[in-house]
Amino acid sequence: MSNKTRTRFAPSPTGFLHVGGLRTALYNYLFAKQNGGQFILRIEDTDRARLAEGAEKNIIETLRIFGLDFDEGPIRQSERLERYKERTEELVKKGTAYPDAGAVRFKMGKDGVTEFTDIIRGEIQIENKTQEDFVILKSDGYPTYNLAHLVDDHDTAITHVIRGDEFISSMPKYIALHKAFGWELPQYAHLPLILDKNRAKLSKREGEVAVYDFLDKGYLKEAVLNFVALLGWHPSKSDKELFTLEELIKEFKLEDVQKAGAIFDIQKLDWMNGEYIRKKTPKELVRLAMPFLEKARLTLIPTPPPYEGGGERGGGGSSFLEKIIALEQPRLKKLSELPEKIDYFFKEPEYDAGMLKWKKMTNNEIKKSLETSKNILESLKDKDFNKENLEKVFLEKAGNLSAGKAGDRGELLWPLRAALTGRKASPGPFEIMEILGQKKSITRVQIAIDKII
RNA sequence: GGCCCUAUCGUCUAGCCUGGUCUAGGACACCACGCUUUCAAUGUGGGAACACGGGUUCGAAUCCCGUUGGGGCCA
Repeated sequence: MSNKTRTRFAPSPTGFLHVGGLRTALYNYLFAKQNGGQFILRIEDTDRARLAEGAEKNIIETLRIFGLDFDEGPIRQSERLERYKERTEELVKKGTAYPDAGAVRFKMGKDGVTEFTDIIRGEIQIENKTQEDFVILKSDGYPTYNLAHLVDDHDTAITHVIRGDEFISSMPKYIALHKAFGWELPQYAHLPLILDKNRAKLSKREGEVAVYDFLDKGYLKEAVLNFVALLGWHPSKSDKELFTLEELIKEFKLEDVQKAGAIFDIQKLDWMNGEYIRKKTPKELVRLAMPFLEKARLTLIPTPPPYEGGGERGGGGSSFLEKIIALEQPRLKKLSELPEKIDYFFKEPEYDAGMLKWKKMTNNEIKKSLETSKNILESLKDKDFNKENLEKVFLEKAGNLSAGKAGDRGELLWPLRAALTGRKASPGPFEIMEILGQKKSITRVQIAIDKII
């Protein structure tokens, strides 16, 4: 096959890569890969006033994180100025461009209609009288987007131009330019924009749009990529929503891309992130969560694993963390939420005595409940201190207390759980106690008892 | 203002090309119930949309025209 598919992602290095850019890159990547072609990165750095330091590095790093590996590039336009100059001279010689106040303009024919086919939108017609002669080479010697992107696409043999739909109205310019050079037109696919909650173009002002920020806030890269893929695309023959990159390569269809703009709905990303968090093993999660725990300084607190005293499993600091994280795994939407959810494992909880109250219990009843718990805990042998056994013993006791009325287990379990965690919501007391260990569990129950006047 | 793109639940969307199977399907979110000491996870159920007006047709979410709304580009 001589006509290999070649696509490109061509951002301007004016800031961090944002979600719209990530999606454009992703679609280009998917289309190239599913056709056995190449994906090329080009840096459009001809607008020197808007260049941002570190932007190119961030773009490349972000693509790498998401696994969107490019086969060629980065090709920098700033390193190809000679080439644009040559092409401009060619047009001047041919008489389709002319100098104008230090710049060079392309002569737009004003008659007739430009027609082209867009892979996503079908036939589009634009009257040529809507166009004006336009600058292709600026007085500073740099080309405009109009010229540069097209020369590059030609030179790198791009077969499919997949980009945002803000370029549709300029298509007559690009087509006229191709004709002037005598070049063949690539295929075009114009993507709908991603909009914010107010239906406006997603802007950096709104915050939360730099891909980097999402990672920073505890979203998993798989979730972000999956979510972004679904903004404007959906498999036509199934309701599947969770995709790996490999699956996307197989199932993505450029023709199925939506024509209307999509609003970025963070609630769905939150859900999807939870789905991906639940797919991880506790070990992987510990690794992923470590930066967030370190930021909260939770790992620095020297809390020994409770089973360390037991001997052979001592020093299992990471498995201590794994156990804790496994508890929160089904409850977690973002990794950044983790530290505040598990801090009671690392320091004594702070709470008011009122927290210990289940429904309409009196202080006396709470105290009795906690003393019952404490007695049970003290009576247990070290080897029996695991969640299965704890659950068995406590539920038996609860059954006796409430004369068989299972619904009132709360009288025993709520004060216990509150004493252990100091909070309204948490995992169950048995799992927590297993991790905390017998000694610490008893201490916390005692502290709770002392809080009651 | 001119031109271009676009229009199905609050949001992402299936269906539209090849009109009837659509009393419009799924997902997120929301609500209720089940499980449950709490919060989650999970299961079941519920409310929720074809922008509007004209055509064409026996029949339109689906085709055509217009209006309106939204967005983009240029000025």
